[in-house]
Amino acid sequence: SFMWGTAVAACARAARWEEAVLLHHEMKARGMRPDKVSYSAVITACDRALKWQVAVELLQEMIASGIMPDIRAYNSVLSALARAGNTKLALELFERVKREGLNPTVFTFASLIKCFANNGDWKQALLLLEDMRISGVEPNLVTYNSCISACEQAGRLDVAQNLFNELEVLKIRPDVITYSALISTCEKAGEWRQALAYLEALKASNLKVNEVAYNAAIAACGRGYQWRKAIDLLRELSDTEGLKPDVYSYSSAIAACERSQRWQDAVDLLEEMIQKGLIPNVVCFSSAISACSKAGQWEFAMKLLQRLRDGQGLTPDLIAFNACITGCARSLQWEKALELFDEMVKCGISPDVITFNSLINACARASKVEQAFSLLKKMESSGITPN
RNA sequence: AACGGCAUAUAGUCUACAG
Repeated sequence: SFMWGTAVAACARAARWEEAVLLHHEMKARGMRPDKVSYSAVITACDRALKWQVAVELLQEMIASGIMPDIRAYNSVLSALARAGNTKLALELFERVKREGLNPTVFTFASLIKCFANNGDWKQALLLLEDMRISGVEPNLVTYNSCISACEQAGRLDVAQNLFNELEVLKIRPDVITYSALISTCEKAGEWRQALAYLEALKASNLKVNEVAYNAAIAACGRGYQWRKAIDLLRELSDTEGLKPDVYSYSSAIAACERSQRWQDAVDLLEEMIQKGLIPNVVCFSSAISACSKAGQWEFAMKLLQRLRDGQGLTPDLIAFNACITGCARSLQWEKALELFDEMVKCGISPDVITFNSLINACARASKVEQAFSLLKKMESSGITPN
């Protein structure tokens, strides 16, 4: 049983959740009783694969088979819920942990903080930081990194910087994750200069810079309309020993060009990444589509959409369609926009409020008042509330 | 007391109005 549990853990580590679950079931079929460690391991495998429902089921199964989950088993489930964005259930489970008289650990709090971070709720994250001190759990670097990350969505760089300063007071050394989280917070705050300053500080430290930090900085430049700096960083990343640009680097750089109305540069970067042997994903394509759309290059946008349809393992998603519809709208191609709408529905993609806004805009720009109103009706009958 | 299980960072889409 111990051996099987170890095998389950190995599957979890290798990100093979199906095999972990299979092993778990075979174990039971052979009359073995997975212990709490084995259960935690298989739950962790589900966590990595975003299978929170399975994780919750396994916890229930564990209880049903007479094994009392320990705090680490709960932590595994909480992590799965946090990763999947199920804050409500996570909080319920946290209440249960306390009712059971189990002591939450620093791991427990990290998952809960991540839940609030997902929702951009930095205030709740900071309250948890306070709660953990009160309950005698010492915050660590992961706790602080999670809290800094919770400041990102709201762009509360001030709060993030206070947390960073607290680390120094506590004599906790920041790591590359701390810096990346700060850089991303700068991005959302529109502070690209500060983002670059943090990247420089990271490079000057004895920490190892990685792609994530660079990518976050590229995105920060992009949001600040610094497309040239974004591309410079991409080049610098290429030239850095041991690092190489990945799909995130390129998608961020393409998006930077898009924001700065540099559609040709965006498309060039898309081609460049292919030449370098990277496989652009739907995000790279839709960023490039959006770049063309904004520049009135609707035909080019349509061509890129076509490549997305033809590409190996690629299919246009909601955002790709929306971006292309917007391009048609701007170029007064309202009929093409409506065709794209029909196509996406046929593909089983549910249009959202942005889809309808773009379509209505397409009709509006082309003075197709009737069609615009009929879309508004269609929107409401599809259960989408006009904003 | 030890052993197999737990947490943190990066990218894409719309409109009007105001500035």
